[in-house]
Amino acid sequence: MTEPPLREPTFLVLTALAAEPQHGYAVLEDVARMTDGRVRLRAGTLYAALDRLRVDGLIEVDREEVVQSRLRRYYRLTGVGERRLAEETVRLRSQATIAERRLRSRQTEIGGAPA
Amino acid sequence: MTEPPLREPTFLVLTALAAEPQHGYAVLEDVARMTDGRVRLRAGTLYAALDRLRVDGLIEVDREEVVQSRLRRYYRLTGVGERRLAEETVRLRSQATIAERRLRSRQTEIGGAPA
DNA sequence: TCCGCATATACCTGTCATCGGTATATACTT
DNA sequence: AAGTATATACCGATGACAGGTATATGCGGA
Repeated sequence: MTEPPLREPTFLVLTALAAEPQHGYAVLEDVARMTDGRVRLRAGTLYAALDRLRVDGLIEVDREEVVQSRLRRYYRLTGVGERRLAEETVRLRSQATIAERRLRSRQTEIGGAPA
Repeated sequence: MTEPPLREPTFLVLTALAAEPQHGYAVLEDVARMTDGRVRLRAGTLYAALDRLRVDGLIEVDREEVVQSRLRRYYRLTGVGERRLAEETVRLRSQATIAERRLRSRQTEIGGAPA
């Protein structure tokens, strides 16, 4: 059996960690920036996703810092996580391509009745 | 509040109906073909998705046929469904682009330690 | 002839990621 | 003193999907 597809929040968390290690809260802001504010991760969603991705071996703890008495736990992609994200990216792109082709072919229909 | 993203099976059902109306079982086969056999929709998933999409106004019943004593219910995209699929396509593509850019920037890292 | 498979729709139960909210604690701002 | 930003963590409810079953017909193989 193949892995189920990553859902949007999880995909975006992985993407946030792709360039460089980040701590949880920074991921939260990064995802919001990446999506032009469209996706605002819930705290519950974020930390649950981080735990799950860590247990699944897609990310791992990079280091921990204490800034202004507050803990920052940095995560980084593992090799497995990097490959997984690359695969997902291919999947997204290919599905977008298929859908676009079909939507275009639709416009060419003769006598196409408006739905 | 914005609509939640379409999940993979639902997106693929919409895509299957984008070019031309199809009945449920044909969608099943079409999705399998589209994804090179990777996604095999469960009957429960398919018909639940068709019901949901119809209730939400993204698809509608095109016509019904009886072939070899078996009912075939054809569905087609509505205008709303067409727009929605086009939006989702843009989203998929942009997320794929962001992720790819980050994955590439990673390879350029100096002294990049293998994860 | 009987079994299994393809076709076709429909329902039901369980799982699990996500949503929305809350808790806890510190620091900065008004 | 109150509110906001930072930062992690837990909890209950929701809802899409997986997996399976039910129902019915037609076809091909053993």
